[in-house]
Amino acid sequence: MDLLAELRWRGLLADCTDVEALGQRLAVGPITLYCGFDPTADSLHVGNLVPLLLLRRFQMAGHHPIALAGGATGMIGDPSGRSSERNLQTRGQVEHNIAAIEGQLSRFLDFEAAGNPARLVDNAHWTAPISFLDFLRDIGKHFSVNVMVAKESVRARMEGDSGISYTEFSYMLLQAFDFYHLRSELGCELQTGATDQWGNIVAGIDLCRKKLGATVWGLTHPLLTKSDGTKYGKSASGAVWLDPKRTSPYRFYQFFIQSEDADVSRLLRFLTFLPQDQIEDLERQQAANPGARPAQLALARELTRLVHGEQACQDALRASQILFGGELAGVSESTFAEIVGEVPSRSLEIARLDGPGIPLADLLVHAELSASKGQARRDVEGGGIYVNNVREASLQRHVTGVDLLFGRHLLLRKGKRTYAVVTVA
RNA sequence: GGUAGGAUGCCGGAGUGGUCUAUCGGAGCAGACUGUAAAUCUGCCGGGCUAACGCCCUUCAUUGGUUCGAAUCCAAUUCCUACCA
Repeated sequence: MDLLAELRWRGLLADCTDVEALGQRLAVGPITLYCGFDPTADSLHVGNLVPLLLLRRFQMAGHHPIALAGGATGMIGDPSGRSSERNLQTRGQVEHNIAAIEGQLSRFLDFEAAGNPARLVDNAHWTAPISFLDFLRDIGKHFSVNVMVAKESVRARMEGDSGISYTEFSYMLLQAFDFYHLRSELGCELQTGATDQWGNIVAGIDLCRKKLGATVWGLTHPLLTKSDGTKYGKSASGAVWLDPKRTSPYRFYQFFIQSEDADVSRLLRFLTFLPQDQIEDLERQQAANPGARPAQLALARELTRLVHGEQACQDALRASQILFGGELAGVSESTFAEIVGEVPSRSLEIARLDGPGIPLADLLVHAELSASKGQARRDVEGGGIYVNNVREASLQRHVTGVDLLFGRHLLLRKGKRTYAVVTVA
């Protein structure tokens, strides 16, 4: 199966400027392609994984991937898919974010590959030095405002209430300039991105044709959404980040374990490198025995390993087995210690357990499992609170030194799956 | 600039002098059923105190006023929407 056929099977092929011609070009030999990543935060999140892994898929098929960090475009803000104007980030923010994101990008591509090492570029390097006058004369002259205004990203904003600033209106010129630059300097012939990037990609293709007479291609993949159409990658506590400091490997693993049946097949195809026969086999197992969740387990394991490495994946897996295995009795201290690093932890002065101890509601607030004391009371009365995996439905319950596991830990749980550890100090 | 209408809890959206922390829907949290899923049903859903009945505080854009009493009436201010210039 060739690469485009595989992408089609995975559902990753949303649109292409000319699939047939691109297919023929790919058959001739390796191609250089690029995809850009905006520095909107100092970490990528699971949504960024689809375009990033797409670059990797091309690399594995022998092509030359370029990951572009948007140091210049990040200063402006992409209006695509947004209903209102962005707040400009400060120069310092962008630089901080770029540095962080470059580090993450470099982990998913192979920069040592013998024939086709990946490259990492920052468009600030070629955009920043150009003067405004030169840019308008050399690049702006090739753009028709009539055409720009007709683009979905611009039109939506012009028809909406909030309008669009000249700054954001210009965004597509910068991205088009990137494609032109990469085509002329590095021979890049293909740009990939999510469907919302279509307008920006086409703008770059047009510029390459007008200035270089070159034929280049654009390829988009669908946005990752859930079966109910909502955006994917948001958990209750916000986005699921790739940075372990923002989203711990345990939480990352848990996020995927909790995938709905209706989504899991698509997620396996979009986010893993598992081959077709393996994925189809998992789908059969899932259909035959959904309760065992073979697909969710495989998905969570693959992704946690990919993003956080084998060791962190094993730790998250083991912690999950302990926490969701039921019995806490018989767990050794060293095994329990592994949970402590994975689950949100708080420390507590040991003196607070003296005498009558600390009221359960206070402890829940301290552990940040409940938002307020009133909420903590309701949580307890609702029967959703467990201390060391034993349900506690009484507000009179006070926690004392007797409750400590191994003399120093308390395992608190709200509902089926929200855990916190409190360690005395 | 003129005229008219509007601003309510996380979101949407009722409420036009007391019975309003404020109907209802959504989101969220918890319980039941399950499979750490979905769907469904149930409870909670501003904060604090209490074992509990209950009590106190803070909210209906902002500020001031009328009134025994205001989300509801009046005035000013800010912002939004529509129509007219």
